[in-house]
Amino acid sequence: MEIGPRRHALQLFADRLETRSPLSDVERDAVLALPGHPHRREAHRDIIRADQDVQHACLIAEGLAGRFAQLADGSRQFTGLHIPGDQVGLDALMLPGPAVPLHALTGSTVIAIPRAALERLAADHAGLAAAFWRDCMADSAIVARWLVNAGRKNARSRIAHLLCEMAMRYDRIGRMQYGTFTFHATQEQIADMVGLTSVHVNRSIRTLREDGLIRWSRSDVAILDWTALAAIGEFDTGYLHFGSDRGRADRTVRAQAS
Amino acid sequence: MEIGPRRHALQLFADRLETRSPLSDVERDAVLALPGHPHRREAHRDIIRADQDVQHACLIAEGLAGRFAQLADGSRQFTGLHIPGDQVGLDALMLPGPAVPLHALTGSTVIAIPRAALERLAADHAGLAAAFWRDCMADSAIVARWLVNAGRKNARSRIAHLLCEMAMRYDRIGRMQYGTFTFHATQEQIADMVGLTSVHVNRSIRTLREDGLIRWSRSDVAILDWTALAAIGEFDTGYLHFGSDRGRADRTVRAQAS
DNA sequence: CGTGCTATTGACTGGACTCAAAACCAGTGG
DNA sequence: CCACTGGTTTTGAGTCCAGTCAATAGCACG
Repeated sequence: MEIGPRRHALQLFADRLETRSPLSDVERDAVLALPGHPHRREAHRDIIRADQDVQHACLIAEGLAGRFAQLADGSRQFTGLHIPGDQVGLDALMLPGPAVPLHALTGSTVIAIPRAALERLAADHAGLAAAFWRDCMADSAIVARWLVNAGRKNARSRIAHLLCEMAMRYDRIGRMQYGTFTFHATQEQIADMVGLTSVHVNRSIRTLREDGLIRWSRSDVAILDWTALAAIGEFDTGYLHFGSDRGRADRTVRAQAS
Repeated sequence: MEIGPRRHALQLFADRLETRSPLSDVERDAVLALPGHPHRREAHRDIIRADQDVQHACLIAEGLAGRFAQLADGSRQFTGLHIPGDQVGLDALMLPGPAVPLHALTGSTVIAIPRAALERLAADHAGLAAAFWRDCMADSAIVARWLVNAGRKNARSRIAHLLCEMAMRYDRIGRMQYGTFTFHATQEQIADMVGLTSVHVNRSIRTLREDGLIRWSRSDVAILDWTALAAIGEFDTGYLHFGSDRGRADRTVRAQAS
């Protein structure tokens, strides 16, 4: 049976919450009943601009979006990536203020969910308030890790870490198969994630490829040697706060090895 | 009348919460009644180690502490600084797991507050749950800004931004006078905040001093030209989510100018 | 007046950036 | 079917900001 993008995205969101916060049936149903209209954004378009006054969160239904900051010289730094099931803007429930701009790295569908509806959910269900809070903290833990990468690691390591992280996150939503996941990001965009230039990103990826750690054709990233890649990136799954990450990672590795 | 360090720190914490979240009298009293024992840590000692199993948050009563990550090669990156009144570890209420290590940059007094007591407060008072959540998000906004700094700014700009941020934060707790605040951090530690080496931090600070933007003797930092320093650091107070930052910043500038 | 830490400075190196050209690739339309 | 187009990737050559190594100076403390 066909279900709409809103329903589908809300299920992904509920799943995401439940990986870290157990929800009662009532709470889960309340999440699934959230209102919201789907919007389509083409690649390389902003979903939320800095000057905008947004009164809604953006639930990613499809595609890849990134929060970012823009500097005076035009350079850009992504401060977070969001894949299907991610709710962007829960933080604004607690910190209304200037919106954090959001960019569609590839063609994306987002569901605009009124902030008021989320606030009501948090007010009515203590379990959901906790789940939202926890979700925010999980995102926050990722930002902290990105800071460590940008501040103290070299190019190869930063990219290795990014790939490990995204592999785990795509795996969690069932989008990793046989050690491969689809990552629709240009090298220019990747540069803005890890704090490098696209040229240097290109060279660094090449070395990873030449060392037999990854394969990367078109938008498909295959992780050929998870252990080595994780070692180079000093990737430790703990900060993602998935349940039994180790199990998943192992499965991933075995899948591609077989 | 003399009051203990616990009481004093709890008042600072309550003040901090109230700058962003209005609290009822009951809620404020509940915060002030939190249990906890003071601990003293000398400079350059870890308050929380990575392998440690902590069941408490650390309320900074006095001094300067920093959360950090350590890499395989021994290099370190601070992911947050904490000054008196900051409650370190509220995030762990929602994300129990491996502790984030905490370092005493200078001699510090922290109050160890049992996590269970904080959990009870959040469970019993929806207003406090929101205040804690909001407090977490405020910290998180700072981390995101640090990421932008480390990822996309040059040395001078990173340091200028850090100084602006800390000036605002010290001002909020009443520790900025006549454009001067005390910042007990070595250049080595500053390097680990902004993702540089201590040598380069030294050189960059020198240029700021030579340009007449700051004075820095011992641990006392004087901001001589706030506008210029903020411009170099591309510092925009919004992310700190203080009430009327602009007013404070202006006061600061006027104070030092007179 | 040592001792140890921190700040400062110099000389040199190197990883990442810049500029620029070429190759690749997916559409698109003639 | 193929030339054309615009975006992206790849590669090369040269530069520069920040890192490294190392020595000196300054300062607090005993």
